[in-house]
This record gives sequence, structure tokens and C-alpha cells, in this order.
Amino acid sequence: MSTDATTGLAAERHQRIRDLLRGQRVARVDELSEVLKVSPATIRRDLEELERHGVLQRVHGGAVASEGTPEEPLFDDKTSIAASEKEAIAEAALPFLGPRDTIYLDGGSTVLALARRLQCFPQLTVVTNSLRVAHAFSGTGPRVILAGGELRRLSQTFVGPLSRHVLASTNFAVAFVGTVGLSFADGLTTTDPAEAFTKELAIAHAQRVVLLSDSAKFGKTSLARFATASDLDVLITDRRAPAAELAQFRNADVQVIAV
Amino acid sequence: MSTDATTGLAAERHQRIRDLLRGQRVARVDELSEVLKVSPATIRRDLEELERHGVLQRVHGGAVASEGTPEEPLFDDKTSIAASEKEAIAEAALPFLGPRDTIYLDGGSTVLALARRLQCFPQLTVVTNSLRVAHAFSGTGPRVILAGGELRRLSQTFVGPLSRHVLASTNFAVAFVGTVGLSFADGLTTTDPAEAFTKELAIAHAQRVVLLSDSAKFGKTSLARFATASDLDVLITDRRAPAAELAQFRNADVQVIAV
DNA sequence: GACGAACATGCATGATGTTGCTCGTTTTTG
DNA sequence: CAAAAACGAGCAACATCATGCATGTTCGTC
Repeated sequence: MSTDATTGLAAERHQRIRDLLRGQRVARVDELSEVLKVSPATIRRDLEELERHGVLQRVHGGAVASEGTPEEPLFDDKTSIAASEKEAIAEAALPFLGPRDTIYLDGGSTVLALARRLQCFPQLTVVTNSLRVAHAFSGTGPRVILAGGELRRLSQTFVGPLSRHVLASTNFAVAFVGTVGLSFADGLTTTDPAEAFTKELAIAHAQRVVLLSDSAKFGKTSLARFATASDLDVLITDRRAPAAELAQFRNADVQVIAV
Repeated sequence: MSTDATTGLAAERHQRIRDLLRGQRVARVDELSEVLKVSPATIRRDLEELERHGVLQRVHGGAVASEGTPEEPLFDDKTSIAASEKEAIAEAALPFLGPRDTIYLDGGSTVLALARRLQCFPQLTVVTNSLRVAHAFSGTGPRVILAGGELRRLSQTFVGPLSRHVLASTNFAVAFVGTVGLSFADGLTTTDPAEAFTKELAIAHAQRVVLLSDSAKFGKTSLARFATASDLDVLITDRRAPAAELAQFRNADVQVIAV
């Protein structure tokens, strides 16, 4: 038992380095070495690996956060649940947009995972009502247009009647939306009527609608419906989605992708 | 922060030089040497490298910012100059709002300092076009309504014609605004016409207009005017503001507070 | 329960990068 | 035209880095 308290698991260190770098945009090797109670050599190896992942850039004496990393973390709620499925779903959504399109990005963690992949598309125009999407693009990335509205803290989105005006005067090639509940019979549902109102508007102004939803949403029905199965053009989910449901969507002319 | 006198990290120095050059468009070598606490030789090497990256152009005795770099100081509260003045100005603005008011908060670091003081007013309604303000209230605080629009990264605000709709359908008891340039003769000016457009709208829908501006803004005039002295009801600044200017504002029936 | 492979960590060493100083040259200023 | 300031190049001192090797731990396997 050489180390007290936390027997520094490498992944845990990496996470702490990311957190520290998010707060203060630069960090020195010996500073990290002291805080994390490991040798400078280990820190360098960590930085080397994190640089390969694009999280940071090494400089002599330490490292700086990569461009585009937000300065302060927004509280991470459910982004870690089913993270790998969400990432795979987001990856599968990429072929549905072109580099110069105008698209709509909804709130929700799966859509946020998609947004993170769009930082390298500067010619894209993103319309969104999500604070977290806007924040993800605050440093660099596509052109961002935010629909106004009242902040709903639970979902970190701007919703309600005030969002009507901006959404009414914009049109999108594709809308990428998430949902709380999803079934063929009851359609797509969410917990808040104001949120449903805004989603409905976005869908109405999109030429194509792509739903990103992990399999856990299937069979759930929430309070407010914002779309029916026939509104969808594409449904992207993971392999654990119930086959019977998927078949129904396919029959309704929805392109179904299960990653 | 354990930052003791900043033991180096070249990248950090480079960033600070860029920040300084954005505010004041020229910088002298020995001035930088004193501020950053390194030898003039090191400063010269830094300038040499930054010139290769096109950030600045060297001249005898120092360097000037390259063409195309915006003259607006970078939105960065950590390194921002006159942080204590900004805090004092924000504090002095508090008496101008009631706990149940609907108010407008502009972009800009001084207004952001005010926003941070409003987290304990849950019955307040805040209308804003600032991503940073929305982010400050993302966890808790007043009711937040965001005006839509296109993200302007430099100021981290949403501006332009799309902001018209929401602002046109809301009214505020007080609007707290910042500025880039300020003089009695030329009025209040900012660098971006789209930003000016949005500020102008907010001012038009406010019963009272309170300007928060540190003394460094006096005498500067930027591209786009968004208000004249007669639009102001209150001007809050710090003690180093030029007395002659302040007197003119007082004569125009503006309540002037110098903290 | 014991053994061995795989891995992570820490230390030592030669290599590389950075900094501040000196000195001769160039530029500005009066 | 001369004095003063600023500049660039080279050098020594120092910090940081990458690599190889030894140690300790965690598994899996028998």
C-alpha cells in the first residue's frame, strides 16, 4: 500500500487532468505531478496519450487545452449513461448531413455527442435551442444560430412561445432530434409541453427529420407528444432496440439504423 | 491558484502577449519584459515567433497587432484588465433593480460581473443575449429568457436580425448595457453593426437604461453607434473617468456614479 | 494457493530546449 | 554627427524531455 486514499487508476488521472485543464487552460508538468501525487515521468506519459486523443496540446513544460474545449464544465448529468451507444449513434448520424448544410440540433445528450463531431465543419450552419450545443461551439466550429426562449434548466434548452419567432423564419435541410419516450403507437413524447412545442416547430421546418435515440427510450411514453412515427424520416438507435417496434417503423417508411 | 509569480511556460506568455496586443494595439519590449517578468531577449524571441504566425508585426522597440485582429479586447475575465473596478461597478448597479423586476443584461465582462451577483434572486426575470450570462444561470438563479440570433464568438453574444423577434415582444424595467467606446460627442459605440442593432433594440424596450463602463472606455469611438448620451438614464464608472466628460453627461440629465 | 505474464510506475541518463547574459552592430533621436 | 537605445548572434547555465531498466502490483492460469 504505497499510495494512500486513491490508488491512482490511470483513467482517473486522465479525467482529473482534463478537468483541471478545463478550469485553468494551462498546466505545468510539475504542478500536475504534485497535485496528482505521481512522478513527472508518469504525467508526461499521460499528456502524451491525451495529446493523441486531441484533448490537449503539449508545450515545453506542460500542456494547454485544445481549442474548443469549454472553459468551465457544464454539469454532466446523464452524458455518461450508455455513453458508448450514444457515441455510436452520433457517429451513424454523420452521413445524413452535408458540409455546407443548415441543420437543426435539438437538446439531449445523444444530439450533443453529434454536435461534438461537428466542430471541424466551419461551413455548416447550426440552428439549435440547446445551451450545451451553443456552449460546445462557443470557441470554434460552425455558424451558430440560437432560437430564443425561456431556459428550461432540466434539459438546458430554450423553449416556449418565444422560440416561435426564430424557428418560424428559418428552414433546415435536416433536423436531428432526441426524445424522452418513443413508441410506434404513442409517437415521440417528452415531459414538458413547452419543450414539445419547440420540438414540433423545429420538425415542421425541416426537410428531413432524423431521430437519435438509444434503445432505453423504447416503450416509454411521457406527457407531451411532439411528433408521430410518420413525421420521421430516419431513426438511429442501437442493437438492443426491440425488433418488433423497429419493424413497425420500417413499415411506416422510416429508414431504421441500429448500430 | 498556486500560481507563484508564474514560472514560465512559453505558451502562456504568448497568449498573454496576444491578449495585451488586442487591447492596446502596440506594445514595447521592455514594457512586456516588465509585465511578464522575463528578460527582453526572451520577449524578442517570443515576438519573433508570433510574427512568424502572423499574429503581430515587429517594429523597432516593440510590436503592433497585425491587420485584421479586432480592436476589441478578448472576452476573458481572468486576464481582463481592471477586474476590481469592474466588480465595484457591478456592485454599484445593484440598487437599480428590484427583486421581482424583469431586466435586460447585455454582453460584456462588467455586466457579467453583475449577473454573478444575481444568482440569489430567484424571482427576477433576466432577458439576455449573452451566452456567458445564460451559462452563469444554467444551474440556478433567476428565470432566464434568451434572445435568439447568430453567435458572435468574440463577444459571446447572440446578435443580428433574428434577435429582433424576441426583443420586440418583451419589455424591461431596466437594461444594463456595456460598451466598447464612450464619449459624450459620439455616443456609445461598438465594433460590430449586428451587435449594435441588438443593443439598440434592447435599449428601446427598456424603461430605464443603465450603462456599466470602466473608465478606459472614455474617449474611444468605435465603428457602430447604438445609443446617444440622451438615451442613458444612469452611467456607472470608476473614479479615473475624466471629469470633463462626466460633467457633460450630468448636464444631459444622466445620473452619474463614479465608484 | 502458487506461479508467471502483463502492466504501470518510478528512477537514472544522455539529449534537447529554453533562458538570460555579453558583445558587436544597427537604428533612432536630438 | 554623436549619443543612446535597441537589436541579433553566440554562449553558458539550467530545466525539461525521451528512453531504458528495475520494481511492484494485478491479474489469469494451473
